Amino acid sequence: MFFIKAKAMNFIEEIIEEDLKNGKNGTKVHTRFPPEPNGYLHIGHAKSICLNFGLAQKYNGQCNLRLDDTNPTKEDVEYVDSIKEDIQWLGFQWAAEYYASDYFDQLYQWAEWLIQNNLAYVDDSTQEEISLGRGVPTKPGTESPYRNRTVEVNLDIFRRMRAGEFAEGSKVLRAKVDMASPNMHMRDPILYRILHAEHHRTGNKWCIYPMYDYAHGQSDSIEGITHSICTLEFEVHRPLYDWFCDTLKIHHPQQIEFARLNLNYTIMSKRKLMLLVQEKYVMGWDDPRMPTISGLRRRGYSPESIRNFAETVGVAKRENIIDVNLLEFCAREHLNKVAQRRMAVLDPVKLIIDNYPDGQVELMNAVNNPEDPEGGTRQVHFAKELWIERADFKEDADKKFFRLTIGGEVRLKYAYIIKCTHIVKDDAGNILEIHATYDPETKSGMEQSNRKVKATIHWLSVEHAQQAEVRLFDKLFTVPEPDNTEEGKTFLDYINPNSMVVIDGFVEETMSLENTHPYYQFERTGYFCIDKDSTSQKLVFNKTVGLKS
RNA sequence: UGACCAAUGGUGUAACGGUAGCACUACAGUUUUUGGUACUGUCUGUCUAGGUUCGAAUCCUGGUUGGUCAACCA
Repeated sequence: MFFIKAKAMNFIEEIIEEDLKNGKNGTKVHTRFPPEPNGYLHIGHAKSICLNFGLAQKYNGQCNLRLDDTNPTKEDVEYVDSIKEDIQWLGFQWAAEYYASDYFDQLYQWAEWLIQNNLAYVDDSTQEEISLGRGVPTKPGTESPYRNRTVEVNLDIFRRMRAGEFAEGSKVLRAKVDMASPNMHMRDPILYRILHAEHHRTGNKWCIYPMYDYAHGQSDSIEGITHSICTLEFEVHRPLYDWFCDTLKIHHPQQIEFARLNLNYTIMSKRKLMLLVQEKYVMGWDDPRMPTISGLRRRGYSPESIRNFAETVGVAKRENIIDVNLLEFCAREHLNKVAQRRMAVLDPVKLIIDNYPDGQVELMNAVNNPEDPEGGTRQVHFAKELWIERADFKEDADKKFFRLTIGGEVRLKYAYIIKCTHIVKDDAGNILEIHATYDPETKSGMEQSNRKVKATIHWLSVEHAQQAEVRLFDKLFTVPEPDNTEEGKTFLDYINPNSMVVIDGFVEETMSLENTHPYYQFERTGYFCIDKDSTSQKLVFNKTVGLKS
């Protein structure tokens, strides 16, 4: 008999369990993930996705995907497609796929109802006048001169707005709430604005489009959402969310706010990420340096590791900046279990085993994954001339260095124990060749091979190794908080010029486009994956994350 | 000079009036044919001042600090 300590609940789970206990929504838990299709999803969205879909799973409920497409000037189907792909890649499936635009008719009916009940009016004020009239947070606003138009006039003008009689920006529909409210969002919020823009789903049916506050809560309501989870900045919108549900007397989901994810050494603003793409600071939304889900995917992160990350960071209401180390830890933790081991030499120097017979070639057995007993083995060619990492040899080694040095021994993994005899340099002092002798009795598997050797290094046969492009990534920004800029600078001033280093290295010859695995570990180096830029002529690898050192 | 929200090691997150725990980071050590993994250990924390209470990270009040709000964005 043993006890498992229950994992602590986050505050949203506590709310849900309390609601379940009180039968607030029966036994139902229904969430939604409501992105605006105006950019690609990032790791912050991943947290929200895991939260919303995870909650639905945990409580046997459902989670909808709802694309919040109320602003046709910013939204595009490209983004819709990428959002759906990213969510599914993360491992989640929505119960239903909806669009805020599905509700435009219903929203319009409610708007007319509000007008008829003297709770909404058409305002002809200019944008500036409206802004001025709203006042400032510390001072109440003033009522619009158009606030007391009759129901009949309002209805007539609103219908003509819909019919397309008026120019963009000339009129808006506002709710009649409270111009003196300490909450700016309650000072007669705008419900509809005129936008003569084609919508990616409704085409030219509409020229008036609802604002977020008017559309979001009602969309939740229509879908029967029980818990509407959003980020902290919407906290001040909640009274308005509640006002619409109460005023319209419709199902009233509970809005709950949590702190969005922030990661150090990167940015999370969609607008800024878009800028990086448009100004070509990166190769695209899916550049492996981007914090986007597609970027992380291309970088070689597994969905498991991202889900685990989202679970590990927790859910709370306090502002936070997560150390990117935690993300990398989650990547290693999962990749260690699943990645196929391969030998790759990224900074090669030639090792010649002088007493190894010319022309002899042996096939050495190498295990594919020591963490996976079922992982099997493969064979790697061994010969007299090998590539090893330049960093694995040191001419004047201190006590801390226990790899190859003149007169020293080292094990070639899966092969022999060798002893370095001498090196050959060019005139500039660069090492050209490292010479060694091997002990034939120490081949892996032989009794002598069990001898204690200080270090084991990886290698590749010069004759058999295949050249490959390897892209080494580092942080995109040089400072922990690129958004927290000093006077006169922008986040662009902190871009790391060395965030991508492209090198040519050698990998095992059996690796090919036809024979791939999603995750590799280059022994002793790090985790890598094959990039989409690979051709049958040349493989391209992305470094996901290095091994801990 | 408003309203709302928050405050626990370096970073996150628990403790629901009764032993401040967990993860990451950092640093040590054991094991190891990856300087990986695994395992063990160490360092470091309740913003502040009062109050309530036998007892406060937790409840109350003031302060401080941080965040959000003044798009016809979401």
